Amino acid sequence: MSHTLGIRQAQKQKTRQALLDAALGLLEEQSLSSLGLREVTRAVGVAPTAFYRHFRSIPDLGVALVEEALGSLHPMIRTTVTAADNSEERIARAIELIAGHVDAFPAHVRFIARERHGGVQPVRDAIRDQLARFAEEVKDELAKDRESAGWSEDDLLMLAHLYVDQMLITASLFLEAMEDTEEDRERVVQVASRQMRLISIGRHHWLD
Amino acid sequence: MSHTLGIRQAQKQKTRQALLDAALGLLEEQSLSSLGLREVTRAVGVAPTAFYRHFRSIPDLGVALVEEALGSLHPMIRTTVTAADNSEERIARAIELIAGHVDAFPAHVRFIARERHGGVQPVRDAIRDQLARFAEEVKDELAKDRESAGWSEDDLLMLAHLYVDQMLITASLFLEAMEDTEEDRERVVQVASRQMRLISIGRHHWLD
DNA sequence: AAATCCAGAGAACAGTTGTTAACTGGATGA
DNA sequence: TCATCCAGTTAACAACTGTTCTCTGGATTT
Repeated sequence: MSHTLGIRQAQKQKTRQALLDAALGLLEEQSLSSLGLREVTRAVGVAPTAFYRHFRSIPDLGVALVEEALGSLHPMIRTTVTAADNSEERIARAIELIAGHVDAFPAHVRFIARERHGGVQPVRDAIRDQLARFAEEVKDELAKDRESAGWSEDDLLMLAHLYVDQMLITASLFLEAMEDTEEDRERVVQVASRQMRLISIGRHHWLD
Repeated sequence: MSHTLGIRQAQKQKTRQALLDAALGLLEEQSLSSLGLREVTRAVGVAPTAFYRHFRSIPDLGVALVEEALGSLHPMIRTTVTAADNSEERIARAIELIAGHVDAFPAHVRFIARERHGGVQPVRDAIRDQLARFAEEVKDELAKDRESAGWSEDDLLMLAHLYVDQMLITASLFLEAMEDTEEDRERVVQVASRQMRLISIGRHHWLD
């Protein structure tokens, strides 16, 4: 299926990726709405006008970043929620997975947390759509669980959203704690685990 | 205690407030990190240099906005969490109160949601501190409840943070739904109520 | 009444921004 | 091989930015 790109297409994609990478780097200390097109091209080492060969505008680049940050995460979500062991182990595994992802892609996580409510509407919309997809997928996985017997579709979706939001909160906490001591990071793990556990307990007694 | 201000001090405070109001208005369509000092003074109708009589910089103004948006909210939080009726009524009351606050101060709510993870560190810090204060206060109120018997201090605080984050998520949902139909807004109420209920159920069975 | 203060105005600065148009030169396809 | 394409360049534009220094005139204090 994958067609080998010509020299020209390959070089173009390389520049495009460099623009995305540079933007992501610059966004560690500012918001997308203050990111300048010249700033990005300067960081890459390319002429300002070259930007237009790849993106219509900065918001357009932002939407591409959303896709890069969240698009490839869907399979990961599904397998994480699925894992059918006892729920205590499952929680620990999920937290660990979040921590690992934050460590591996801190800039991506920061970007999503920052721009989810940021000043650029097309980007907010793109993030909202991706998170809604996550929630749908989590809902589908939850539905397979025998503990979901008797649950309405609406209630499954509200629980799924609760889980998704909680994942984001946890990821953001890990991000803030990245420069902290191992002790502080362990506290984050503890708090996040207990919050997840409390939600799971609520889920278990929902139909009482 | 309150000393009547002289004409000069009064006029100065008026200009300062006008700067804060104008900034808050401009921030509905962008982030603080892209807000310009000249942009703000232009909106107020004063010379750019007048800005420096009130704030050292834009981040400084942002910190003042955090105080304005959250500083006066502490008593409200306490009384809301306190209300000692049955928990179903309490949840409905809390949701209603959040909805009312979002309707009354949408720009403040948007600002907090946007800048909590925004690109300006001093502002992020100020918001984090205020939310941590909220969590402490919620913890204190929860501790008074007989349902909290046997709870550790740490667990009370983690539950308080869960509640505070949930309030913010709910507020943000109401904000997004402001332009929507009454039906959509009602759906937000339903989902938020159920999420709060699920957390309360988890709380109730925490010590099992 | 006179001296002091100080919020705001005005002008000027060096740098920055997004966008346009016309170009170059190597990859591409006939 | 030769004509076409197109990613990236160069130059120029009007508009904008934060910050400095100097000045003004009404409120405040003595």
